[in-house]
Amino acid sequence: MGATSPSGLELTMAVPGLSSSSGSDGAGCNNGNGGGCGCGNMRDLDINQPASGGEEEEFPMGSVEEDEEERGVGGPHRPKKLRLSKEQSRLLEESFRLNHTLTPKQKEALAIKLKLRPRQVEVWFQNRRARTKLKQTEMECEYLKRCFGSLTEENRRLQREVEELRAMRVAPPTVLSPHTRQPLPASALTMCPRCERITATTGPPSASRPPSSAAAAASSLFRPRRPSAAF
DNA sequence: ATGGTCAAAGCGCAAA
DNA sequence: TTTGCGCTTTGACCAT
Repeated sequence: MGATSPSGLELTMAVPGLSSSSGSDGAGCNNGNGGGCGCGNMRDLDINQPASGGEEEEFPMGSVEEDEEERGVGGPHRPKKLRLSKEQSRLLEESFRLNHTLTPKQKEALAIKLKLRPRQVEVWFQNRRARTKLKQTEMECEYLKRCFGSLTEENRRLQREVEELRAMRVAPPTVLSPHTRQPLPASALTMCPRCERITATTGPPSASRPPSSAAAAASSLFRPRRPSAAF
């Protein structure tokens, strides 16, 4: 869908994951007037010609209908749709890459350079910022969705682990000493980090290997309880 | 016919 | 009050 974007404006966004391939966009050159793409002879170039170099105040969208019949049809209610030429788009993009906002001076200069009204340049930048923001928001949304997915999965896994550990706590294992054949106190029990089973320890617990998450959870679960206080 | 894109306008808000 | 901006809507244009 978005791949068919005729202008390719969004392609230069500084958003990770977005590549810019404005080469094939054909921005502004799709003059659908049956006359084929003239890129250069776009009507918008005519539309936006400053009124004879004088005050570029009024060349506008109002003078569109008289400027070229275009369709012959006199739908004078709304001015013809402006389509920026390839070159105009390119220059605007270039400016945008340098600065996402324009000073009045820059705006004026750019407008002159592009033969557009300052207002048009301003609107273009506004729209461009909006598109950038939208794109970023979409990407953030995707990222957060992925985060949500993985966190949900992690949460499920931890819940299962908690359930298992709770089951252990409810029915504490009785481990008989291999020597005395008597039940060992809980303090003498430890969690095997590999198989995650309760085993009897003969010496101090080895600190060489980091405990598994289950073991860590177990230790934190059991920590508040005194070994002798086991019921 | 329909949906997407985009330039433009309208409106409200905030800062100067 | 002015100016600039964001947000939303409008309408033309285009591709399918």
